[in-house]
Amino acid sequence: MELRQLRYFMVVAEELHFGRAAARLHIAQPALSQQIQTLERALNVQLLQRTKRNVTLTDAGRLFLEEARVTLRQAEQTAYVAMLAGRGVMGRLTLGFTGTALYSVMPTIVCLYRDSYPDVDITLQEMSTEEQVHALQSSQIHVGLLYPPLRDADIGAIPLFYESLVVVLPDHHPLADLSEISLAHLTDESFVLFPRVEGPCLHDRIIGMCQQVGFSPRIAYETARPQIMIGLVAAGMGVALTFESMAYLKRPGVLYKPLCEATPEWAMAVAWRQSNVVPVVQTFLDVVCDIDWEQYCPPFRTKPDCDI
Amino acid sequence: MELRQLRYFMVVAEELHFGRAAARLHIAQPALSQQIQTLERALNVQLLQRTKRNVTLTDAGRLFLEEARVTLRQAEQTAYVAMLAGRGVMGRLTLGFTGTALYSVMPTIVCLYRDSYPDVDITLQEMSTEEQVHALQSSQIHVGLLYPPLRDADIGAIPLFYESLVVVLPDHHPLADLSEISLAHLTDESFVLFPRVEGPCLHDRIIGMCQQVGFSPRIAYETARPQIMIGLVAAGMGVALTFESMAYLKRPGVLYKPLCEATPEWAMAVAWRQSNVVPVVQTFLDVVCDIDWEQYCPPFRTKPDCDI
DNA sequence: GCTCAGTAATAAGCCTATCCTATGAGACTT
DNA sequence: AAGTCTCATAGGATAGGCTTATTACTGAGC
Repeated sequence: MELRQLRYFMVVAEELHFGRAAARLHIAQPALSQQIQTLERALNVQLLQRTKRNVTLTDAGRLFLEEARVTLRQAEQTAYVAMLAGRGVMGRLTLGFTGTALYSVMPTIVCLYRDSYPDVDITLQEMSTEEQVHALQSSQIHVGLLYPPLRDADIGAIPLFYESLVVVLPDHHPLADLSEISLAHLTDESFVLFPRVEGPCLHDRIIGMCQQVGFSPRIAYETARPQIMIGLVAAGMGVALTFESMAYLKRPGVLYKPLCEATPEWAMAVAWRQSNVVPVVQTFLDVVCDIDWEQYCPPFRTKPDCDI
Repeated sequence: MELRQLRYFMVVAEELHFGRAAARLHIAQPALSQQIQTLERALNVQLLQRTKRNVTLTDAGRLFLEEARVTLRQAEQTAYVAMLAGRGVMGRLTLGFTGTALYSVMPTIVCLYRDSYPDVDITLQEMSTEEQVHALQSSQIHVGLLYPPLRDADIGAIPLFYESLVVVLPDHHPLADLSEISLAHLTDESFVLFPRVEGPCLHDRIIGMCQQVGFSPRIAYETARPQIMIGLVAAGMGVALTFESMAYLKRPGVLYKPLCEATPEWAMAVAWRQSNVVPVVQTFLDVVCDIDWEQYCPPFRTKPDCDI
């Protein structure tokens, strides 16, 4: 049994006339007769009652017709789903994002994407930049929201906006009253920082800045999870340096202070594996690139800007 | 898109290996590669990601696979339904029956048939014998339960059991106390009888019997519906002659009395159109012929029997 | 580093299934 | 009785599907 035969049968059942049915199918009448006969032989059931004068459905034919209609509709659906998925309009997208992205671009991006492609299921996974790079390489995620630079040439990245570093203090800290803080104030503090492997470049810049003002930071704790960082600060384990996006997480017991010094302007980017641009990735990138960040609070700066 | 391609794709998706899949399908590997390519081209979607070393499903392929499975299952169902219908195990059976059959064999037959073929829907329709003959000829019913003889050679009939005539009296009738009634008692009665056209043969036999005992019955009302007959008797419109099966309808206000005279022994039969023995008809006749009437009360007599 | 095994795609030829045209056969109409 | 309508059959052309042989590339092992 083949779909062609079902399609043919359906038309014959509608027309109850081989000639007209054949015309509708753009084939000759004998070809149609043959196909129906083949179908009947394959099923070992008589579907049509032919007299020399007219054609009627048998009881079996009537039941078969109903089922055949369902089958053909389902087959259409099958093709349709493939088409949608092939165009990235349907399917599943797995998105990695840093803890800071959760407080900046991630919600906006996900909302807009879901608006445009409601039939794509999105799986969200918080991961550090380093973890995202691995997950991209092993196709565990389709796209990531992370902090370049990336050392893998196969991973493409488009910067979304730039942000500065802020100092995170417990609210009973002696410096809590200052509106901005100089690195020099932090000489004797314990630091909570992300591990160097998570971003050697930025890590080295930070250490370098400290040494410029004359001290080597004492790192009491390392974590790639900004939420944990904030928690450790709240618990009095030290002060932290993190991206300003985190300031949107208003946790009682901690304060965010800008630095007096010009700090590194670091970009958050959307990243993907260039050798794996499946349709959902393409549509996702389309949506992300289309976003006009100006219109979204908070002030995402699309260009580096040194006077925070 | 054809079912073959879905079948092939399903196996490839399971094996993720063209060679093994081809072996399972008993075709050569290139043929399989071709079919999958044709499918992908037809859908304009990449379903499989091939490297030179291995094969994986794309996102579109995964979704397509799920839908394809449903489609193939539905196609199987389609073929299965046709098979069942072709064997008379499924479908619809339309059964005509006389008002008297409702009180004799019809319920038994219908119950047993439904037990054997639960997937056949049964449509029941009370009709007189004459109506059933027309309905059989025009294929409005598949089979009928009626009283032969039939004048149409295309209609086959198998007698089921024989029954006598009984007299139906209103309960306040002067003859109500007799245990059996002679036709001679009814000389001056008004009669409720079935119309001659409904069974000329039996009708003539009844009139003949009356004339033998010396009167010509005065027919006050004619109806082919036994229930109406009984109703008219209850209303005092006259006395009726009907088949003894009707005695199972215990209507207040009427009494059934056997006749002293030997009455015609008349058969109830199952009838069908011989040029239209579709599968459900065959299975129905099989069931009816298999019934052992002895074991069912009331005492259906399978042979004529003249001492009522 | 080279060879070999493994795997999918491609090429070329064959064969069957599908389609076509022409024709036949039975039924209803005029 | 001839004509028309309709489905089935016959025979030939064609396309699609299958086969074998081969190619192209990858990864593993020596």
